[in-house]
Amino acid sequence: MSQKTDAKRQLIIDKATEIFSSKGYREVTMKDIVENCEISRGGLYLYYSSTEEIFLDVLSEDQEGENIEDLEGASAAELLLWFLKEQKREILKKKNNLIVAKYEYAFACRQNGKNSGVKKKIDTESLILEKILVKGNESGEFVCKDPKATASNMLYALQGMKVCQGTAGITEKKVDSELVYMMRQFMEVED
Amino acid sequence: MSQKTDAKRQLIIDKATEIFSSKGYREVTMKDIVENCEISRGGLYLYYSSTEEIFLDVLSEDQEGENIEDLEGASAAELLLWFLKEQKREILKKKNNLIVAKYEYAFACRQNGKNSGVKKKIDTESLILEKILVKGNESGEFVCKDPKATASNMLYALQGMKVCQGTAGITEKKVDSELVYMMRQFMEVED
Amino acid sequence: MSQKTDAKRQLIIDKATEIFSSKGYREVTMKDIVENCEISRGGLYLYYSSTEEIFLDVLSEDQEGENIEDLEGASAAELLLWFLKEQKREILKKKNNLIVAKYEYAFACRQNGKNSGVKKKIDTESLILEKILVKGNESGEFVCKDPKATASNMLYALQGMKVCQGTAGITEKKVDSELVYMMRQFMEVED
Amino acid sequence: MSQKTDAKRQLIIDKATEIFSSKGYREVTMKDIVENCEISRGGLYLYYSSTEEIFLDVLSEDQEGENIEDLEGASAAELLLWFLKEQKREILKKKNNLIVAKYEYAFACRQNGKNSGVKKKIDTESLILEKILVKGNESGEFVCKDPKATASNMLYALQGMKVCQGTAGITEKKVDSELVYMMRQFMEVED
DNA sequence: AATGAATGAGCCTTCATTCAT
DNA sequence: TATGAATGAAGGCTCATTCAT
Repeated sequence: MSQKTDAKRQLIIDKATEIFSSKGYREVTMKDIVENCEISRGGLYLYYSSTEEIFLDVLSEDQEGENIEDLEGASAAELLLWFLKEQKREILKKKNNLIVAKYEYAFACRQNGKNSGVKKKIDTESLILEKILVKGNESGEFVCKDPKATASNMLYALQGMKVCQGTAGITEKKVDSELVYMMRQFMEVED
Repeated sequence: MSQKTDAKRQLIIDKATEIFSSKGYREVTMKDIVENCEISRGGLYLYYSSTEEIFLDVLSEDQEGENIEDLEGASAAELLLWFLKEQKREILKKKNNLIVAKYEYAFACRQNGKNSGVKKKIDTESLILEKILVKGNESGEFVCKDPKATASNMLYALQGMKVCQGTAGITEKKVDSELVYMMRQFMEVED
Repeated sequence: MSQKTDAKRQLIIDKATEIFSSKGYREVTMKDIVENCEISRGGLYLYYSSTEEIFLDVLSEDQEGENIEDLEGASAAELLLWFLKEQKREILKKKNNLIVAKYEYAFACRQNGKNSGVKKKIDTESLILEKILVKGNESGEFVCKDPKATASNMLYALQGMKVCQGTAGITEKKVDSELVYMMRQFMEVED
Repeated sequence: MSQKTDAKRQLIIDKATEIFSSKGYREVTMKDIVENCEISRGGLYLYYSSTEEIFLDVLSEDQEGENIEDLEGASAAELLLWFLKEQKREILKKKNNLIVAKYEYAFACRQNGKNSGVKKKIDTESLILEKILVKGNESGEFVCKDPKATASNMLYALQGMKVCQGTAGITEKKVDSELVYMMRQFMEVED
C-alpha cells in the first residue's frame, strides 16, 4: 500500500520536524521519534534506519515549497526583496525552525568527512543572489561594482544572523536593520 | 600539592582541547577524556564532574593570550588590522580550532535555557569594533557614516565565515577577499 | 501481549521477593534483580525503574491473601486467634520473610522524609485489635478495661518480636509464650 | 603519641556518631566519615578500616555512661523507674539517636551470619528487669506472678517502641502512656 | 603518622537495534 | 507490514582502598 505507506512516512516526517526543531540534530534519538509518532519501535525501522535518514527527509520536505512564488517577469528589486524576505522568514520562523538542527547536522557531517549539502546550498544561493545583482545593475535598479563579492558578503552576514538566532537570539528589528544596511550598499532604501 | 594538581589539570585541558576541537562539544564523553588523558575514570572526577565544566575551562584557556599584543598608541587602522587578523586566525586555525564546539555548546545552552556567554562576547566585540571605527572617523583614517551598523554587519559576516568554516569549509583566499570587501566600505584598501 | 508481560512482571516480583527476603531492602541492587530473573539489564527497566518500585510491588503482592479467611460471624476469641495467628505466621515465616526488608525500607523512608505506610498499617492493625477487644468485652469473652491501651501495647510487643526475629532471632516457643502472656491479660488461656 | 592518637580517634567517633545517627548504618560510607572529620582519606584508614569497625566503637562509646547513677540501696520501684527512664531517654533522644543505625546494623549482621550483640544485650536487659521485678515481689512493692515472662513482654514492647520511633515516629505522650500501662500490670501507678 | 591523588570495580541508566509473533 | 519486548553495549557516577610522598 504505497499510499498508506506514504501517509505514515509523512506523519513521521511531520513529527520529526517538530522534534528536530526543538532539540536540534545531535540530541534527537530514535526513541524520541518513536514516542512522538504513533508508531512502534520496530515499525519506524521499516521506514528509516537512523535519525540521519529521517533528518535528510525532513530537510527535503522543509525545502519544498520555498520557491512557490511566481517570479517570472519580476524586477531585480522585487527578486531581491523576495530573496531577503525568504531569508528573514527562515531566521525568525517561530515554529519548526530547523536552523540549529541544520548547523548541528552540518557540523557532524564535517567531522565525519561526509558532505552535508551545506556548501552546495550556499553556492546555489550565492549564484542566485549574484544573478539578481547583475540584473539590477543592468536594469539600473542597483549600483553594485562587484556583484560576486557583494553576494558573498551578504550570504555570510545572513549566515551570521542565522547562527546568532540559534545561540544568542536575534530580534526582528535587528534583522530588518541588517537587511537595510546590506541593501544600502547598492540601492536607495527608505527606512 | 597544588603544583602537581595544576599540571594534571593542565594536561586534561590540553587533551580535552584537542578532543573538543576534533569532535565538537556534544559528542564528547567523559570516557573520551579519560581515555586520552593518562588518568583513571574516577580520577577525572577529582578535577571535573562533567564535560561542560571541562569545556568551560577549555574555553577560558583558549581565550587567554588573545589580547597579548600591545596596542597602546596604535592607529585606528592598526587596531582594525589587529582585530581582523585575530578573527582570521581564529577562522583558519588548523590545530585546536574550537569554532564548532563553541557553536554546539551555544546551541545546547540555548536549548537548555542556559546562558552560553555568546551574546556577551558578541556584544563586546561589537563595541570594540565600533570604537575602532569611531576612532578612525575622527582621525580621518576611515569614512564610516554609521559605525554601529557597520560594526554589527561586520560581526555577522565574520560569524558567517566561522560557521562556514565548521560546515562547508573556507579557504584563506576567501577569507581575505571577504575582509578586503568589508574594509573597502570605509577605507582605501590595496588588493 | 499483556498476558506475557504480566507473567514477566510476576516472575520479577517472585524472584525479587526472594532477594529482598534474603538481603533486606537497602543492599539490593538492580543488578541483583537482573541476575536472578532471566532478563537483561535494559529489559528490567521496561517494568521497573528502581528497586523501590519493585519493592512496593513485592509488598502489595505479599499483603494480598492475608485476609482470605472468612470471619463473618466469628466470635471475638476466634477473631483474636486469627489475628495473632497471622502475626505469628509473619514472624516465623521461613521463606520469603520480608520483615527485615520492610523495616529497612521504613527506616530509609523516614530518613528521606517519605511516608513508608508503616504508620498507617500500624494504626489500622491497632484499630482492628481494639475492635476485637471491645467485641470480646461485650460478649463477655474478654475482660479488658482499656481496649485501646491494650491493643497498643500488644502491637508494640508484636513489633518487638518482629524486629527481634530480624536481629537476634526468635523461636516459635518464645513467640507462643509471648502470645499466651498477652492473652492472659484479658482472658483465660490454657497453656 | 598515644594521646594525640586517642584525641583523633575520639574526634572520629564523635563525628561518626552524628553521621550514623542521621543516616543510619548501611548508608554511611567511608567518604562520609572522611568529609566530616578533619582527617584525610588515608589517615582514617590508620585508625579504622571499615564503617563497621567505626560503628562498633561508636556503639561502645554510646553505651558508656549509661550506668553512671549510683543505685546502691535503691528500692525496686526506684530501680524500675531508673530502667524505664533510661529506655524512654533512648527512645526519645533527639541528638545522636542511634536506634535506626543499631537496627540496620543488627539486620546486616544477621544477614551475614555475624553476631551483632543485640541478642546478648536483650538477654542482659531481660535479666536486669527480671531481677528488679523479683526484688519488688520480695519487698512487696510489686505483685508480679511471672517476673520472667513480664520482663520479656516489657522488653518486646520497648523494642516495638524503639523501632516505631525509627519508622513512624512516636510522641513522648505515647511513650509515657505505654510505660504506665506496663507498670500497672504489677504495681499501683498514678496517672 | 598523615596526606590526598589515583585507581578500578561496580552499579545506574539509556539507547540503537533485533526478532519472534 | 507492524508490534513492542528484549538485548547488550556504552557512558555516567561513586566508592573503598592503595600508595608515593
